[in-house]
Amino acid sequence: TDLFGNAVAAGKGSPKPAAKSFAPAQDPIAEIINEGEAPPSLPAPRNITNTDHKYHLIQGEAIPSFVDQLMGQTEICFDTETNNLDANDAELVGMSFSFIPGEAYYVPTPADQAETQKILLQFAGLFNNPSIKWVGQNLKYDMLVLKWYGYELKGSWFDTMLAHYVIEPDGKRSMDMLSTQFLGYDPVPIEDLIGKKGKSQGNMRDVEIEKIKDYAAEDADITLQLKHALQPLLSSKVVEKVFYEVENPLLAVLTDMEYEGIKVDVNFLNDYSLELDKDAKRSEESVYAQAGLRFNLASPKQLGEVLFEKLQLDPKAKKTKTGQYATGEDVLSKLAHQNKIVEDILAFRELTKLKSTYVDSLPLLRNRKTGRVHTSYAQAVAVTGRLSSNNPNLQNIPVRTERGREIRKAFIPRDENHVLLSADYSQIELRIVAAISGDPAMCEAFQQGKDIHTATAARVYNVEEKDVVKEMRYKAKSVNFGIIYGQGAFGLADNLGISRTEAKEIIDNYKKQFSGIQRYMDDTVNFAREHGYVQTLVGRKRWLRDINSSNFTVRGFAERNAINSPIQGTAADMIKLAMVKIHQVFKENKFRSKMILQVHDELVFDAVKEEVDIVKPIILECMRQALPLPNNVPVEAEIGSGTNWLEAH
DNA sequence: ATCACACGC
DNA sequence: GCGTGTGAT
Repeated sequence: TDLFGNAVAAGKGSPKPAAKSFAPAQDPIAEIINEGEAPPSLPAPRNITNTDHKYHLIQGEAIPSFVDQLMGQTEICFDTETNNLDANDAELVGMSFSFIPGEAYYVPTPADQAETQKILLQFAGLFNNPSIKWVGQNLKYDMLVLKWYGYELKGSWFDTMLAHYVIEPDGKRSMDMLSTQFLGYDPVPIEDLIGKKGKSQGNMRDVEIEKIKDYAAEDADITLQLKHALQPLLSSKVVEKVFYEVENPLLAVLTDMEYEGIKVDVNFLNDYSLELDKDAKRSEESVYAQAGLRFNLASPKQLGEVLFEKLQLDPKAKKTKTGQYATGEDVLSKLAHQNKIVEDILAFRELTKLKSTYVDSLPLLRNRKTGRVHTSYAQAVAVTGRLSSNNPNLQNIPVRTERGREIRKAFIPRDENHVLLSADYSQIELRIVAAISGDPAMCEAFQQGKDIHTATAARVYNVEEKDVVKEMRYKAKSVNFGIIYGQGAFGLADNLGISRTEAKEIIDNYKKQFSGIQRYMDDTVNFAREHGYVQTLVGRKRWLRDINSSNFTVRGFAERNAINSPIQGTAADMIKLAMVKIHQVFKENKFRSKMILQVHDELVFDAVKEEVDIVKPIILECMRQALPLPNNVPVEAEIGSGTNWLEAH
C-alpha cells in the first residue's frame, strides 16, 4: 500500500512523466541489469593449495629494486597488515603489492617503529607517484594507517568494496565472500593465522612472516583480480557515475575526517554521569515503591509482567512477536497520563540510555594518541547510499530532549584557536520529494521559502497559513514524514495516536492537495516492478527482488523501499558530492580548518577562528550547489558556530 | 546470537 | 525508511 492506504495500482495508465528523472535517457534494459552475476556461492573449488601463484617476500636490500619495479606500473593493488582493526591505533606489520594476477609481494615491517619508518621512506616516491592507480579492498583503512606514518597515496584509487557496493548495495562484501562469488576462489581464512575471533584471538605481529606472506600476498593478488571482475559490471549496470564521481573520491575525504576526530570534554561528561546516575536511581526507587516490589527495571520482560499482570494497567496490552508484553516508548506514553509510575519508567529509560550509551562510553573510546574520538564511517553498509558511523556512532548523538541535548556540549573545538561550525540542509528530503515528483503545490511552497509543514497544514485543513495552529502543523509534519518513509495510513494513525478514521481523513485531503506526490509513489513502484530497481538522481541503484512478490507483506515492504530509497539516496548523494567539493576547495586554499563529522544532512567543522568568515560562505555554497534539483526547487543550507556542538547547531 | 529498546536523520 | 549500541535473555 502507499501512504494513503491504497494498494498501488499496477498499470494505472499514467505515462509516468513525473518520474522521468528516474528513467533517464540511457535507461538500461532489464536484461543487462541481471547479467554478469556470478553463480550463487557454491563452495569454491580453488584455493592456495591447488592454484598456481607466485608470492614473494621482499625485505632489506631487495626493497630498492622492488620499488623501482613498482614505479613502472600504472595500476598496483595495495594492502596493509596491521596489529589492530582500528586504523587509528594500528601499527603496520607489513604491506603487500600485486600488479599481475597470480603474482604478489609481501614486505614485512618490524615492531621497531623507527625501523618501519625507514622502510616506508624507501616507498615515499611510490606513494607520491601521481600516475599510479591504487587498487584495494576498503582502501580507507590502508590510507588511514599510512596517514599515521605521514604518507598519502597521491594517485587515483579503485576500491573493490565500493565498486561492489554500487553494483549490489544490499549484498555481503567481505573479501572472502567476493572472492568466492566472483573468482570461485577461497582465500586463506584469517583464523588460520590468528585464531578464532574472541578474546583469545591473536595478533598479526606474532605470526611468523612466511605464514603472513602467503595470506597477505594472496589478499593483494585476489583484490587485483576482483578489480578486473568488478570493473565491467560498473559499466553494464550503469553505476559508473556514482562510483567514479561520488564514492571513490569520497574515500579520501572520509580518511581525512576519521584521522582528525573530535575533542570531547571528559570532565563535563564525568560530572554529567554522576547527575544522571542520581536521577536514574531516584526514578528507579520511585517505580519500585509504586509497584510494591523490586525487580530489574532494565529488563523489558520483567517490567511487562509487573505492569500488565500485577498492576493490570492495560487489559489488552500489546505483545511483541516473541510473546513478551511490549513496553516501548509509544506503548508507555499512552498510559502515562493515568499512571504516575509510567512517567518514572520513561525517565529511568531516558537517563540510563543517555548514561550508558553516550556519557559513560564516549570517554572510553578516545584514541590514546590524540585523546580525541575518531568515529569510523562505513561507506558500503547502508543500502540507500547513506554513510553509517560507529566506534563511536556520532550520527545518533541526542538532540530531541533537553537532557539528551546536553551531551552535545561535550563535543568541543580542538583548542582556543578553533570553533565548531555546523552546517545543515533544510528539509532536504522533502525538497527532493517535491523536485522529483514535480508536485506544483509543494514545489511552490519551497520556491516561496515557506515553512513546509505549515504550508502543508494550511492546505490539508483548508485554512490560511496564519490560522494554522500547533496541532495542525504537528499532524501535517507527521504526514510529510510518512511520505518520506513510504509509510501507510496505518502508520500515520499509529504515529499520531489517532483513529484510523481521522488518519484517513487527513490523508484524503492531502491526496487532493498534493496529487503529484501520489503520482510519484505510483510511478516509482511501477518503475520498480518493470525494471527491478529504483535509482537516485545521480544513478545510484537499489534492486528490489521482492517487488513482484505474491506475498502481500513482503511486496509491501519492497514498495516502501521503492518509494523511500530514491529520496534518502538522493539526499545521500547530494551531501557526499558537497563533501568532496568542500574537501577539494579547502585543500586548494590550504585552509587549516577541518571537516570532521557528517550526520546525514549536517556537516561539522573544527574551524580556525581566523578562517571562519571565509569558510562559512564557501561551505554553504558547496552544499547548495552540490546537486541542483529539478523543477526549480531551491536547496537551502544554514550554518552556525560555537564553542561546542550544541551552540554551533 | 537474538531481542527489545532507544538514540539519530 | 535507514542505521548503531546497550543490556537482558
